[in-house]
Amino acid sequence: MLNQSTSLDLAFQALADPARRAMLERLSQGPASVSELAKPLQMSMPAVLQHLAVLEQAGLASSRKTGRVRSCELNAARLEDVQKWLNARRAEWEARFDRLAAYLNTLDEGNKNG
Amino acid sequence: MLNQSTSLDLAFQALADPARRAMLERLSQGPASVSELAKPLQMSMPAVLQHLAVLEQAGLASSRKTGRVRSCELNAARLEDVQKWLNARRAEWEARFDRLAAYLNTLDEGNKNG
DNA sequence: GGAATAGTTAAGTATTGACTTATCTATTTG
DNA sequence: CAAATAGATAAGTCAATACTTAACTATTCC
Repeated sequence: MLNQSTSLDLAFQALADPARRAMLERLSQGPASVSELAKPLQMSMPAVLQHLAVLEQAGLASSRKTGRVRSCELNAARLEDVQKWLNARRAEWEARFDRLAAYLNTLDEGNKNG
Repeated sequence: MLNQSTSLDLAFQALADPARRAMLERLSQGPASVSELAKPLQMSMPAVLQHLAVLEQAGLASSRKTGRVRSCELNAARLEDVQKWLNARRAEWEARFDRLAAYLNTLDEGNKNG
């Protein structure tokens, strides 16, 4: 599947990096400048800007420049998209468990009544 | 953060590939052999095995071989770990919104009573 | 036992990813 | 206006990904 990126691909890919997750953790508490995002990270500014670009392309963050400062913020909607996929998997998984339990129950009932 | 992989890194990284997500979608409905996982994917068996290895290393799936067939299954616990991180971000995000709303409310109250 | 089945290993390639340093451009601020 | 601040762009490096083909190993079935 090389080179065909859906929106979920980009989101999960963006979330896979600890530096980017740290940036999102900061942003989930409110807007921040690029420098603020960079401060706790041990890497150069260009690296941080590249991570920010990845987050923006994934739709997980957005930013706009005012004067010389770029203010960044979290895009919670995309976070929700990711959660939806995970929830769907969990739901299927649990549905199967429920069916299994129900089946085992009929076996037990049959045992009682046979 | 090159070369220091936490468990979340591996999980998100594994989830970033559409072929691997397809495998997990299949596995969320119950166990499957490697061939079954491979069938809907347009790639060679070695490629599928490599994807499976990524899922296992990320803790998202496990497998064991019986005879000549390897049976794979979903590991829902690791899926939950991922959900927890996302839930935490959403919670922080919403808490900030609530605080903001409460603050705006005090402004409004002050306006009425002043 | 021999052919088909199911998976495995090895090794190679092309593309992405995650940085770096160096340089450059706007905006404040003293 | 000069210096500090905040960010941006370019270009290069090195490692990791996502495949591929070819060859090989166990099972199972006839």
